[in-house]
Amino acid sequence: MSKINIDQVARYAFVSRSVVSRVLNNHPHVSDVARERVLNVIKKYNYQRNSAARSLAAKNTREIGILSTRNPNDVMSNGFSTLLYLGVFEECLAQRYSVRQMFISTEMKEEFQKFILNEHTLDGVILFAEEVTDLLAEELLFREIPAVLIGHAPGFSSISSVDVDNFAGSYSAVTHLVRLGHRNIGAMVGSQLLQESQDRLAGYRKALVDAGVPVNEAYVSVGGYTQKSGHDKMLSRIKRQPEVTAWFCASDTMAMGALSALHKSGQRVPDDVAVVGFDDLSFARYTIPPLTTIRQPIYQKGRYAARMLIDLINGKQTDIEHRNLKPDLVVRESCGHHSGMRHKGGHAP
Amino acid sequence: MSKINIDQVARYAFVSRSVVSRVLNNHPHVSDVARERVLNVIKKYNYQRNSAARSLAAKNTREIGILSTRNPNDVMSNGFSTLLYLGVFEECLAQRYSVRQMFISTEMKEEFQKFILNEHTLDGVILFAEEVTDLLAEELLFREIPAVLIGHAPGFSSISSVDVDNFAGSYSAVTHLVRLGHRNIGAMVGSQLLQESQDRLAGYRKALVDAGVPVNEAYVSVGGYTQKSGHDKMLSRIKRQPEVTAWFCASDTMAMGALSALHKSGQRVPDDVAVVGFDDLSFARYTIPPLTTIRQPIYQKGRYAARMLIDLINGKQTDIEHRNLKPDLVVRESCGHHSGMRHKGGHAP
DNA sequence: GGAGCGATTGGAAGCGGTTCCAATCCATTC
DNA sequence: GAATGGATTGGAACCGCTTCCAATCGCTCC
Repeated sequence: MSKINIDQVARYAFVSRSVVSRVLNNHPHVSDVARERVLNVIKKYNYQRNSAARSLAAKNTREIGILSTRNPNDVMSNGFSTLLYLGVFEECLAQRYSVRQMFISTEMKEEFQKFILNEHTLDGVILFAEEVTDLLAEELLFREIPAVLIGHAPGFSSISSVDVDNFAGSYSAVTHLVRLGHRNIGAMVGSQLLQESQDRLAGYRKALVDAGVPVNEAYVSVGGYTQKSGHDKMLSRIKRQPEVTAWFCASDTMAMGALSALHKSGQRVPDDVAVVGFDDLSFARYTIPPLTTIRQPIYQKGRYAARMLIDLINGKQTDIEHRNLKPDLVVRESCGHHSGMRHKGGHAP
Repeated sequence: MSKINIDQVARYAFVSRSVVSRVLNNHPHVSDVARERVLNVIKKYNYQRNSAARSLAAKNTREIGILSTRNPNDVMSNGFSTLLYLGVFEECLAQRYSVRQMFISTEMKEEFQKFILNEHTLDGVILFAEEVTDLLAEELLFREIPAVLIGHAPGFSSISSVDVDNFAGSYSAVTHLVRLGHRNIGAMVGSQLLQESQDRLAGYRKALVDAGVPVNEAYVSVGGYTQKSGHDKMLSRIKRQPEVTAWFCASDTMAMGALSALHKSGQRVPDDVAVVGFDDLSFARYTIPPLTTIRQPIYQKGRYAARMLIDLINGKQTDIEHRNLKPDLVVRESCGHHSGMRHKGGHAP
């Protein structure tokens, strides 16, 4: 049961190597009888074609890369990326592509480029996390390697992307808080270098404006998408801005950290302070109290990104697309259900 | 700046293709002057060798696969796997290997095997999650594809593995509880089909026995490593076994779910009930209260697994090894600090 | 029955490397 | 000065598959 190659298959099936190749690739011009003979031999001997040879001759690898940041504190510290990978993987599996996984960081640019992009050829690449985009989009464009971004990147509108509608998400989160009667609403967002964070902040502002609530820039806190950041920021805000009765956190991880800090400070959620998150990660149901949040279709994001990329590779899609997936508000308990006006004090000085 | 191949390099450097290949692969028998000329041409034209051709001729791909379960509720729902992948990736990067990522599940075995193992050739595979091992170890053994397991698998002691010392971890967790004065200590563990879960349970039992505390099998609850499982199990236990004053949870995710259930039921942690987790995932600092847990070196696990695999591939290591990494007890607040005997009642009936 | 034609088939030339082997160098050694 | 032998070099086969092209086959149609 040792390995057998295309020539052997051809011989056993009494046809030429060309015919075997044609049935392997579903090409036309193969008679039914020949096809059947070949298929039988393939099954009988468990023939598996050598992918290196295939790639070499066909000049493509049927393999895409997914690149994310190696910063363990950021995207990685929660279940987000794995679910995204799963989406990418399953779309690729369906289309018979495979996925190479890579992490990069600012420090290793040189090493990375050399190895990842040079040595190994990929048919296309999915860029996950904006810092990754900034690092590599240019290079990919230059080498004409098809790419798709997860999340929109301001500087690279010429590359197709998939994202959740961040603006709409935060808009509805904040609107929810306003409807609950909150007026002094804080925002805890990610780095404003990221388009995503800008959009989430913009949604927050717009929701307030539309509701006739004045926007107080002092209520906006910028940090990272981590529990630690959410925790630390909240701790410092509680004392300085006790009049804030609700916080919009731009990620569930931040929200979780915030919850922890609030608890330490003796603030009850949602009675004293309401908290809303973003993402609906799997733990959001089990925070104390369960987190009201914005659900984004993470798996779908991955799946769709892979589909776009493969279409790009095959020339099925040529024009660039910036797809926005719809987020949903998931109401649990961290914002409570009370309504009517609610003031613990005026705006911050 | 278009792509250039080995022949062109040879021509521009006034040497033969063989010489170029030798410098590329650091083979001996190349004069310094020839080497330098080749290196210069390579740099000047930014030559990058075609990996498909290399693989075809050299009969290896310098690519390994990492296989995990596609069950989104299990291993995936936390940051565990991403950190593990990072470890694998970075070791591979250092050794100039690349990593293909795959998910499988029981349902897709057929499809999977066909595509993953047949079409694409991998130099080796890392199996992550025991259900994956059960599904594929046999096949990999049969095909003589080098493999390394993350976690020990009872049925496959002939395959090298890396794991944390689960027994020692839970032993120290439970010992910690005992020292704190607890006598009625419950355990919430994963499926006993998994060696890992068996070991964690065994550590729990041994710690009790060694401390002279009778083991009550009624206090052992078996579930999955998820927040949901921890939550649901705890909810049902609280009423039935109110005399239990401390719970050993075999994962932080379970512990988080348990915390949530305890809170809902009005139990205070650690005052009424102590909880200890396992893993020390990044969120463990931010649960309410912060979780006392067993830290395991996840990144190192990945890193070490990759190293073992590559050594196996290159024949540097031939004998199988079952490596146990050391876990550490991380004391935070979920177990409190009280001491002395503590009984809220006798053992369960 | 033979010309004409589309469907099938087989042959052969790559794809871009690795590696074995024979040939060539060049410095020693006798 | 020629023989010796190790270091270097180039030639060529080969890895297994795709694909172009020419040859063949089997019909239909006049």
